[in-house]
This record gives sequence, structure tokens and C-alpha cells, in this order.
Amino acid sequence: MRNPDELASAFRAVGLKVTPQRLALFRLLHDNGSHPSAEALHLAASASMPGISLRTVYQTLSDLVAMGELRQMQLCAGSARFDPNVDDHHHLLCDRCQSVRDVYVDGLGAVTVDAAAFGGFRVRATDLVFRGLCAECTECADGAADTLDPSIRATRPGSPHHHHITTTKEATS
Amino acid sequence: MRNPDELASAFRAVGLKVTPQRLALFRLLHDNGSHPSAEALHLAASASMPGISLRTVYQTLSDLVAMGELRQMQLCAGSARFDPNVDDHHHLLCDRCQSVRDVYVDGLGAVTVDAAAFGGFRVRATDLVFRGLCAECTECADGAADTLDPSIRATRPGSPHHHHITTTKEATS
DNA sequence: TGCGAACGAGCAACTGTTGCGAATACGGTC
DNA sequence: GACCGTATTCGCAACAGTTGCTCGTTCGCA
Ligand SMILES: [Mn+2]
Ligand SMILES: [Mn+2]
Ligand SMILES: [Zn+2]
Ligand SMILES: [Zn+2]
Repeated sequence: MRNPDELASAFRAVGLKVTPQRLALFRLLHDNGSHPSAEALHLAASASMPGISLRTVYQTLSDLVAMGELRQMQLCAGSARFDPNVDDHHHLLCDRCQSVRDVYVDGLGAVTVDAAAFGGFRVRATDLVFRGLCAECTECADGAADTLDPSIRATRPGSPHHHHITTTKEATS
Repeated sequence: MRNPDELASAFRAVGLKVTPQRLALFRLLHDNGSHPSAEALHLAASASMPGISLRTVYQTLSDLVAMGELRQMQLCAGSARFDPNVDDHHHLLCDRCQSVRDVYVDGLGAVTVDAAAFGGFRVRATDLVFRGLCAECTECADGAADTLDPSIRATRPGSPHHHHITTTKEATS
């Protein structure tokens, strides 16, 4: 994604106006490697632009995506992530804290897919995502899976379903 | 994913009951290569099990996922897809009709990532998704992008201009 | 056959995103 | 610098997908 000034020109060039809200988002996104969600950007933007609407954030992000300045991805359940890095690259996704990092992969061409397997499919892009645990989560969290998001803990097979377990403390006699 | 009978035993073995609703889903999923959504399965199940609740479909799918019999994936915006094929494999995703096909890739180990780039990240799984157009969509749809999902063309009402759609040739080599 | 725990259905609630409309601000022009 | 047409902002409603909750029902073991 280009720098805020260039984006401003690009917006005007296609008839889009440059507002303070948009400028704030241009600045927040430029060189941002955190792959933020719309909500995260809204939160960050609210610091310098109190009252900015989440709706406006979505609108501007969608404009940037349409202009090819921003990449939108759905790496996991939940909100979409936005990436100002539109170069050819791939991602590391932490299963615990959902952080995303860029990674540059060599030799994807060497990935030989049985040609017949494509059966007429015309490949336009190749998305490679390494899932696992980021350095931080690996360190402080081998048994402590509840450090960050306890909600993602799944029902362990073998134990009764959560959907019948009451959270109110009833007599567990 | 194992066959319906084996799944029934596996369910009982961990204290889960085997109901007609669950059996219907076991059968629908077995050897199902369409990577259906919960809603698609609910629709299909309703044929043989009228009145089955979407809630029940979600519950059973989540049980199967927890038992490692089913894989859940979020390939794009919208609903999650479920895959009874839990072997190591990858996917072709059609950008237009959203169909998903299995693909078996050799040489992913040869994908050499600059070791420093991982910086402590511990990879647990590698997801590779080829996006593009499936055979059907390639055929009947070069300029007719509205054959299946007109909603993706939506721009703002009254928007006088259209953004250039650059079919950037992705150098996967 | 009887019992208790697990379950299904229905609906409410919730998250993330988009549609809509009235008031407002941008930016080219005078 | 003021003017004006149109794009924009914002708030709220609506929407899609998913999960929580509750009660009457059913499964599965004894
Ligand atoms: Mn990136
Ligand atoms: Mn598959
Ligand atoms: Zn992490
Ligand atoms: Zn297709």
C-alpha cells in the first residue's frame, strides 16, 4: 500500500474524496504489519479521531481493497483481516492469540501438483498459511491455554457437553 | 472420517448417544467430498429427517470436529466448511461459485522458508489453498460474472466509476 | 421396564458486516 | 473566499452465521 499522500491523490484521481477519517486510516495502515481487523483499526483510529464510525472504517477499507491497495483475508473464524502488504507473500497464524506475521516462501513453484488433479481449474492465486503457535504463546503457555482467550477452548470428547452444564453454582453433590 | 457404524460405536464409547439425527449426518458426511457448510448439511438432512434442527447439525458437527473425525475450515468469508477427509491434503477454491475440491500436493517439504523468518514460531499445520476459477465457471463465464453470485459486484449506489480489475498474473513459479 | 443423564428443538442472543437515509463536508468553480 | 453538487459520515436497522439456554423427550444401561 502506498503512503498516505499518494493514496490521497489516488483517491481524488478516481473521484473519491479525502476526509480526515480516511487520512487517519491511511496513516494507521501504512507499513502496518499487524494484519488488523476492522474493529482493531476502528479502536486505533478512535484515538486520533474520536467519534469515527465503525461504518466509515469498513467503507474506507472496502475502497482500498477495490483499488488494490489493501488485501483482505479470512484466515480463521471471526473477523476479516486487512493487509497493506500487497506483495506476493504468505502468513504465519497463531492458533492461540490469532496474531499474523508475514513470511516469504521460496520454491512454491517446486510444489508439484498432479496436473490431472486440477481438472480444468485455473489457479489465480496461491495462499499458504502456516498455523501453529507464535513465539510468545509457545513460551508462556504450554499447559496454560487460558492466558489469552479462554473462549476458544473446545469441549473435550469424553466429558459431558457444555451445553448442559450450568454455570450457576448448583449443588454439585 | 470413519463409516456411520464405527462413528456410532465411537460416540457411545465416549458417552455420547446415537440418535437418528446424528446417524443421518454420519451418512451424509461419509465420503462426502463437497466440503459442505452447516446449512447445506441441514438442507440435505431435512430430506430424510424432516424437522431436524439446524442447532442439532451444528452440535453434531462440533462433536465430530472435537473427536478428530471432521475438519472445519474457514476458506473465505461466510460460513465454515466441513471436511470428512482428515488426511493431509489441500484445496482448490473457486472464487465465483465457492466450490472446493481436494488436491494432493507433493513437495511441500521442499518449500524452504528462510529459517530466520519463523522467529520462534512453531508450525503445527500447513494450509495451502489455490484460488481461482473451477472448470465450470471458467467455461460459461468469462465476461458474465453475474451468473452465480451477483452480490460480489455491489458497489455503492450511485457510484459513477468502476475500479479497474487487474487480472495480475500470479507467478507461482 | 425404569431411571437419569444426554439430547433435540426452538428461540434468544451474539458477532461481524452491510443497507439505508438524513445531515454534512469536500473540492472544483466562480 | 463563497457557492454548489456530489461523495461522505454516521447512526441505526437489518442481515448472516453461530452459539447459549431451557424444557420436554429419548437413549442406553441396569
Ligand atoms: Mn501479510
Ligand atoms: Mn478436503
Ligand atoms: Zn500467539
Ligand atoms: Zn466455480
